[in-house]
Amino acid sequence: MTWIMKKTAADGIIKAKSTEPDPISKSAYHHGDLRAGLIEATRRLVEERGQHGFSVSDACRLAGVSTAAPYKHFKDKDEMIVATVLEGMARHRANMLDSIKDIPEGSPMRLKALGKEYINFALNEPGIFRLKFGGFTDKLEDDRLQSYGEQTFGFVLQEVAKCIGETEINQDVRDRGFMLWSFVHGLSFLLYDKRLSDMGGDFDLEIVLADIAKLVLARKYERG
Amino acid sequence: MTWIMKKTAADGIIKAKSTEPDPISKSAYHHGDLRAGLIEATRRLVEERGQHGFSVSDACRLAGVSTAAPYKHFKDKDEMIVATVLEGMARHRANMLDSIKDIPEGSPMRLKALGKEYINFALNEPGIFRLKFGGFTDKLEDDRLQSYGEQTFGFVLQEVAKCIGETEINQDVRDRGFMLWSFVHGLSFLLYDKRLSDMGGDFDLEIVLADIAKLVLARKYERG
DNA sequence: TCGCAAAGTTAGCTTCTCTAACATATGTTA
DNA sequence: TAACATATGTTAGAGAAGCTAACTTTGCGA
Repeated sequence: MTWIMKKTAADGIIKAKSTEPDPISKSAYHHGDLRAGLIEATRRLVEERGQHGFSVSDACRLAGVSTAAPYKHFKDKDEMIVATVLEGMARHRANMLDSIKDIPEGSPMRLKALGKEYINFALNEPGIFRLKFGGFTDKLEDDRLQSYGEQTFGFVLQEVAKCIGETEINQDVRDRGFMLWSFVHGLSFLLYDKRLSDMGGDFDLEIVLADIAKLVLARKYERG
Repeated sequence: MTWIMKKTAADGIIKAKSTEPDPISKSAYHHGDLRAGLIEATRRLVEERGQHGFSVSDACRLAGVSTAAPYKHFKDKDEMIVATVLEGMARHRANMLDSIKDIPEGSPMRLKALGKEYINFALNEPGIFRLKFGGFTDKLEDDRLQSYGEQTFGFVLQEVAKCIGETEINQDVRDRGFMLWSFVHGLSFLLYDKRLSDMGGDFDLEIVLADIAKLVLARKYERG
């Protein structure tokens, strides 16, 4: 199995933003940065027990505060989860940007690397990934979450345009981008399920990703 | 927008399996088929409010019974949800089989029709679809749910083999099938999100599906 | 027809979310 | 530096949910 590439370092998130000196003298009463602490606790719980196994109370126990404390930082449970998803998405995007920084512009290798990192996040942090795409956010209509998908898509479209030598984001670019994203998105879900119950032999992600990119980018897209 | 093809008729599920005569004389005390009634109530609530908005109490109110009644039919809330998902998956599979019954064997149109119906279900019953693939079932390890994906995949593989003229399910068939499924699966999620927040122009599902099928089936799959 | 099993009910325990009222630390300003 | 305002904790408790125990009603088979 070659498709688990890197253990995303999701540590060092708490560590409070102590720009002030103040090393250990945090009072016992005040947490320091409870908001970040609760987000980290939420993230851990969602990964360990799934979205349905998570409770605010558990997060409080993990963070070592009373069950009323979160409501000084979040309106309600939903907002706490949204904040956790946003934090994860920020890391997701950072990982993706980082993955292509050494690859020359216009190379299809950039698209392949982006896809790999997209899948990588989904496999390493399935809880957060599924919170974002599993329907939870549908009813909330949080603008920040809504716009995330669009931004990421726009980013992919730019890469697609460069790869096929288009100067603008036209319909052809959009269609190809959407096809690529669909494929990578589907792979993200199915590979995780595959890990749970193996449903068919070996599967080399590197090859398949390169293959699909070539297919979708190379072929002139005839309509009808 | 052409990608909403048919309103899946998810009605007529309650109607009790009254194989006995007994038309209206159901006592007020006994429900008749509370198990089916609760599954239908759960389905409605999940679609209307999402997986997180669902509660056993609400389902009881919808079905018109006390909050303790479900526990005569289901071990707990999880089992109630699993039963609802299984019922949905049964309809999902029936729809897919129905969609190809008039298409000759070996035709790529069969794969296209299967993909269309797969996406169709995801768009018409997003709540159930996301319950199945949104991570909820991961921790439960319900054999029936686990095997569903494998069975569906096996079914697709047979169609793929026929289309490319293979007599057995070899690695090449598996790879192509997995690519097709990934793509359709990803489309299912993204098209639903797209409906919520349109992120780019028009998109003709018919054409794209046929296109992808042709691409994946036609090309000889070179490794490396 | 009797009695048992199936399938309901009410009552109540525990846990969860969230609010109200109160307590304590921080840091700004006179 | 004292004092006040604000941020960020606390405890107590209301209301709802999940689930169990004990009881009641109904259908069915010996």
